[in-house]
Parts: sequence; C-alpha cells; structure tokens
Amino acid sequence: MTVAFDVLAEPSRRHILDLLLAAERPVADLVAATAMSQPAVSKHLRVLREAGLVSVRTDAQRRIYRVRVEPLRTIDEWLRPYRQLWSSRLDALEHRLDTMDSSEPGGDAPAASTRAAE
Amino acid sequence: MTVAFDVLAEPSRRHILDLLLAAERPVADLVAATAMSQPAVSKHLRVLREAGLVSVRTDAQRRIYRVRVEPLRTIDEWLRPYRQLWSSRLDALEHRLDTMDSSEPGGDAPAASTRAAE
DNA sequence: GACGCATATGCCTTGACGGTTATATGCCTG
DNA sequence: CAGGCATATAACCGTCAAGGCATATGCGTC
Repeated sequence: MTVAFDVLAEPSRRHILDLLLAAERPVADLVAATAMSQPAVSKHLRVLREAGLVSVRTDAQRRIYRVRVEPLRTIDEWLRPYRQLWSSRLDALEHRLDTMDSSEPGGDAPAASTRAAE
Repeated sequence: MTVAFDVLAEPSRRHILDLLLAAERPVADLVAATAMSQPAVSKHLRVLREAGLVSVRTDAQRRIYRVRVEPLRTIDEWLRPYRQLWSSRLDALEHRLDTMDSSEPGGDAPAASTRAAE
C-alpha cells in the first residue's frame, strides 16, 4: 500500500492510469496524450509496472499497457476506517467548530491547493 | 485530490493520521507515539493541516489535532471507477493471461516488489 | 543483415522534501 | 513579570526522484 500511495502521488502517473482506464494503450499513445517525452512516459510506466498498477502485453514492437487494480484495493482498505467517518460520524460539523483559525474563511472548498509553504 | 494523494504518500503522515483516527491528540502525544522529533511532527501536521486532513483545537498551550476526512473523499472519488474493475470486471484474470513475462511466476502475491529489473 | 520504428535504459541536472538543530511565539504559573 | 512548557518556525543539509538528452535493445521489413 505504501507503494501504491507513493506511486499515485505523481499526477502524471495518475493521468496515465486514467488514460489506461478507458482503454489499454501502447506507449506512443500515452506519449501523445500526455505531452511528455517518451522516456519520461516509459519511466513512469516502469514505476507503475513495478507497483503492479499496470500490466504489459508485447505486440510486435509495441508494448500495450493495461490497468491493474489489485494494488488499489490496498489503498481502498486503508481508506476504509476513515470512510466510516464521513458516513456515520459528524466530521464536517466538528471540524468547523474547532478549526476556524487557518482554514476555509467562509466557503466550503475542500482545501484543494491551499499550500503556500514552499 | 492531488494534494491529498501527495500528502498521504508519506508513511509518517499516514501513521499520524492513523493515530489520530483512534482519538484526537496533542502534538506531544504524537511525538511520543511516532518516535520522531517534535519539529518533524509539527511539520507533518502543518502539511496535513494545509491539506485539510486534520484540524486543530487550541487548549491552553496544547494543540489538539483531529482527523478530518473530507479530503479523503476525493481520493475515494478518484478510486471509484477503478473500484468497479475489481468487483465486476475480470481484472485479476486478464492480467494473468497477458503479463506472464515478468510477474508472479507461480503464487498469487499481489505484486508488491516482484520485478527483478534492477 | 542493414535499416527503421517503438520502447527501454543510463547519465546528469535540478528541484522538492524530510529530518535536524536552534530559535521564536504563546500561554500558564509562581 | 520571570520562568518554563508546548508548539511552531527558520535555516540548513542530504537525499531522492522527475525530467531531459543520448543511446541501447528488440523486432519487423526489405
């Protein structure tokens, strides 16, 4: 799980995965779709492969990549105890009562790109 | 979501979250539990805070931290389309048919660090 | 078997991140 | 108001990973 999280922390990687979710694709396809250099894509694919998040099929010179979801289950598992919170527990309320100091001044934006640190 | 994934890629941070999942805690508690230096913990808490993953309540000199699950929902959302795959679709089978070249020679290990590339 | 395409890999640079130590801030107590 | 906690921040360093370019490898074609 550690692995999966780490691998998916990379936006490019999630992007690739999302592309592959629609359909399996050869590398060239991904290169075109992501506007990254071919080596960069290949590197990401390697990482994804090593994390078990994609599988490869060799078709002549092409390598067709496909999503593998197994590792994602681990993330899902990790998420489970927390999932209970946003269904049963009164999280959204509670935090609104205490925080108030540095987050959401008025709206209810889920804190997307708040980081201003570095 | 980008943020949440990135933040949770850090094992220490997941650890902290897991600790806070059991109960809200002051920083000193986390320092003790994680065996990290106090500044290190504070930094992680800052990151978690900015990602909206924890909230703080000030109790005298203590700062009590608590889990906030809202950002996790976004991860859950992202996960959703994939989740269908491991329930309905025949992912585990499919990959086993094509891959075969570099993964799981015999068992059914979830492909954590199987590659022998380097 | 030489050429060309598709992909992988090596090497290198750069930037971001985690951890450490030292210090600032805030609050409570005497 | 001086001293001491609890926590945050600053400055700094080492590491590591992502991306670029150049090149190797594999395979099909002629």
